[in-house]
Amino acid sequence: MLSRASKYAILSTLYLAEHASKEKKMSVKSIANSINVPSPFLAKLFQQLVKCNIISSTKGPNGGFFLTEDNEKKTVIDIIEEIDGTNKIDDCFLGLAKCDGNNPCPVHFIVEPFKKKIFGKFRDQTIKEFANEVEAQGSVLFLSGLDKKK
Amino acid sequence: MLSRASKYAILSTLYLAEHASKEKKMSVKSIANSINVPSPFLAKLFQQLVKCNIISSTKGPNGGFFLTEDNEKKTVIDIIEEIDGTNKIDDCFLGLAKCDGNNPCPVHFIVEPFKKKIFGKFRDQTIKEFANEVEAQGSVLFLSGLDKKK
DNA sequence: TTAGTAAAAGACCTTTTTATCTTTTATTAT
DNA sequence: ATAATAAAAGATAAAAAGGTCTTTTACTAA
Repeated sequence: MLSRASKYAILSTLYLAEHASKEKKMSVKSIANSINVPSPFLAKLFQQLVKCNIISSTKGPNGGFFLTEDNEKKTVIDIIEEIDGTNKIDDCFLGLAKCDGNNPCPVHFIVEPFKKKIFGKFRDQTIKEFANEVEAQGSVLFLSGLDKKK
Repeated sequence: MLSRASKYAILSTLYLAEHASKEKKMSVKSIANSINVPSPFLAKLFQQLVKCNIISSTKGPNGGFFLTEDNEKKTVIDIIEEIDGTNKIDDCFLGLAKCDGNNPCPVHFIVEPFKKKIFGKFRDQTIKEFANEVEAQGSVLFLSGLDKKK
């Protein structure tokens, strides 16, 4: 549904929103270590996110990544569409090219309400709002020992 | 969430349950054509499904694939676990290695009820029951838009 | 018993995804 | 200025997923 790349991107952008600021920029390495993501891979993802104005960066000493107020207004869907090139959440769960209420796959009516919910959250909530909620709820952003096999 | 391989396997097994029988076995090619799946790839998947007794086959003229009564009692979860090597539906939506009510990822409480529902259906309903429902509801099993339906 | 059929087996190929490494460029503190 | 720092850029590599092809084996009907 989501690529590993977009999962990394979502988690690390939320992490930035929570922990970084214009005054306290963060390096790829420190973020990669914090959420347990391969740092050269994350560096590549961040390059892409900077280019499309989802996150910001400056080079040199005290440089690093952070979010501007503009960045904070982006959404998780923006991240997914940038990294995966499309919104795969919307694809049919069983792979049908054309799956809808009139032409439903065998699980369409189970999957549809879920998609509406998660899609709504990812589209209607800004990164900042999402990050605030994450903090308030004590949600976890660390992959920890993510299964690197499989 | 599901690999393409397991999607193919699920759809074609349901298709077999609906259209094949001990008296009317079906070839890989006819099934592959019907549901729009690459036939050499489906052949490989079917080999695997035969080996683990989810579907059955005989060689030679009038040979092909079909389901025994034993096969009909298998579940979609059996297919997924055989083809994907694990049940990826149960993985955390954002990739956390350990994601549960105490250690929730940012979307855990949205994803969890959906997983319960779809997992329940895939585990508690036999292939035969599922196929009957598919038939009754007129659900679609064809990957492409081309309606090959009756 | 033989010709034709269809699956089994296994080798092989391609593309995509994930991940790493090296060099260059921009920034800043001294 | 210069040395240190950290991201940008780009080349490369490893692994997984998806897909194809050829040969062998089993079965059946004429």
